Amino acid sequence: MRPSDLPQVRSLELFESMSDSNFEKLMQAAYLQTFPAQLELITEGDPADFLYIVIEGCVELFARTNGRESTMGMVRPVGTFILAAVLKDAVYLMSARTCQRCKLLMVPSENIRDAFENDEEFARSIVIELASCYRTVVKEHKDLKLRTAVERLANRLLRYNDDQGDSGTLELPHDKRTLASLLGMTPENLSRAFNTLKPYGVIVQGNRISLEDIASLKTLAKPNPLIDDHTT
Amino acid sequence: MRPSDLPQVRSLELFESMSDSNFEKLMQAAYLQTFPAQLELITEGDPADFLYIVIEGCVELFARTNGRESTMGMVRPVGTFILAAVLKDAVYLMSARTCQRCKLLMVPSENIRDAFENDEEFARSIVIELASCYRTVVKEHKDLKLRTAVERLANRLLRYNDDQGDSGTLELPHDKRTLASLLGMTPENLSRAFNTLKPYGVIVQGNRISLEDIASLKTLAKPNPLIDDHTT
DNA sequence: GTCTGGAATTGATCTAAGTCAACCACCGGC
DNA sequence: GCCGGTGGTTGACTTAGATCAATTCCAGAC
Repeated sequence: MRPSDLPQVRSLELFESMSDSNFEKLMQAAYLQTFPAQLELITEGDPADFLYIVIEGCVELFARTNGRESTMGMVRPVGTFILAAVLKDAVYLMSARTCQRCKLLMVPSENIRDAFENDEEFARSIVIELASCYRTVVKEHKDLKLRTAVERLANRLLRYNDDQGDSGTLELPHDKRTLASLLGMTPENLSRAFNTLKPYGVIVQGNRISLEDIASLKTLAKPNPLIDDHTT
Repeated sequence: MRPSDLPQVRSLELFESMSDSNFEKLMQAAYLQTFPAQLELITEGDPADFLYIVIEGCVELFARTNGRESTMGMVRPVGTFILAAVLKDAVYLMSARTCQRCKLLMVPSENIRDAFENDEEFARSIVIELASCYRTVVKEHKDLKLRTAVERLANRLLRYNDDQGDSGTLELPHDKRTLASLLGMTPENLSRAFNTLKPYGVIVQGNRISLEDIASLKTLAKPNPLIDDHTT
């Protein structure tokens, strides 16, 4: 892999406090590869051979059953995916495909598990990362079980707005069909949900959204840090 | 705590490969307490002071927001809950209440984190346990996003049947209102879902269910190990 | 045994969301 | 410029599931 990419990977919380020699060993075993858009990287049910780290681009995690399909999450730089399967030496529960041309670092599962045994700091980081992933899914599960589609959208917009500097305008990070699936609804229904939010000051222009009346949007959304705050 | 309870806790996968001295230290810091039914043990948003281990009885994990409430999971002996919050030293994401009179072991968070630092085997067990919890929620999330209410019920019945020895008859482990909430539906709708399953050989008598035609039930349920198999 | 209160069921109705189909608008290729 | 395709929107309709209200069914208290 190119040396210029290393610092970025090193700065990942997961590797930050790892010893230099162990990090180097791990990276020597890793592959850096570029993939075209719309390529299915892994398929649920396959054994977990690699831990993936997104260096550039964007990866969609999705699940299929019985003909239906749903987006489970989006991973952007610098994020990892499928850590749990790697640690358990189990099969993937989700499939992944590239949304754009992507640069990905692939670390063989075995080396991750080795490093876990031999590097106490790395072990600690892994636990924190795993616990964070767990809490993220629990939040998503609560979101889906306790809220209507319109509420989920409203809270998502508030979150994107926060993430993007709380300026009152935001850009949707994925196209609307993906957002719809992520929120557990159809594209048509997402479109209608945006209309429902118009009286609450939500102006849509393509993938640029402005929130003209955040206060009233919040009375509808009733954001809850135990669902919407993805930093804790 | 009573010495007679110790072996049971020790046999938990989480503690199994821990060193004797570390296990003893951990148990000395722990409290064994009995709680009456319907007691709210923890409330989401509170700081995670203890890791809980169910020794006897049954605990319901649930979440609330904006007046609504949903059952997120049930924990039976010998299971733990809220491991992720303890490890991250964060607030609980879920509330918990006893369903029956319960005997619970409470281990202070701090001691768990200490043990994690000092016992490599324990650290490994924690990662496996956490990864398992993570995968369980992902499966539940897929279940909810990709299936209808009737399908969720059908698959749940097949799973209970498997868990209980694949005899073709099974007992619902919780009352129907709880099952309904767990499956993400109302009690009324659960009742109707049972009726929908009658033509597929599902006979309901109180909380005893018999599956008279598992083959046809399976054609409807289309069970998927990547959702329904909770052993991997 | 009878009474009583919670759980479960049933029926009627309503609502959120999915489906199907038509249409629009934008972009890239030619 | 025009064409064709993709993503998004809109409208009409259907459906799954929620809600509300009325019973029914127990299990436990007495």
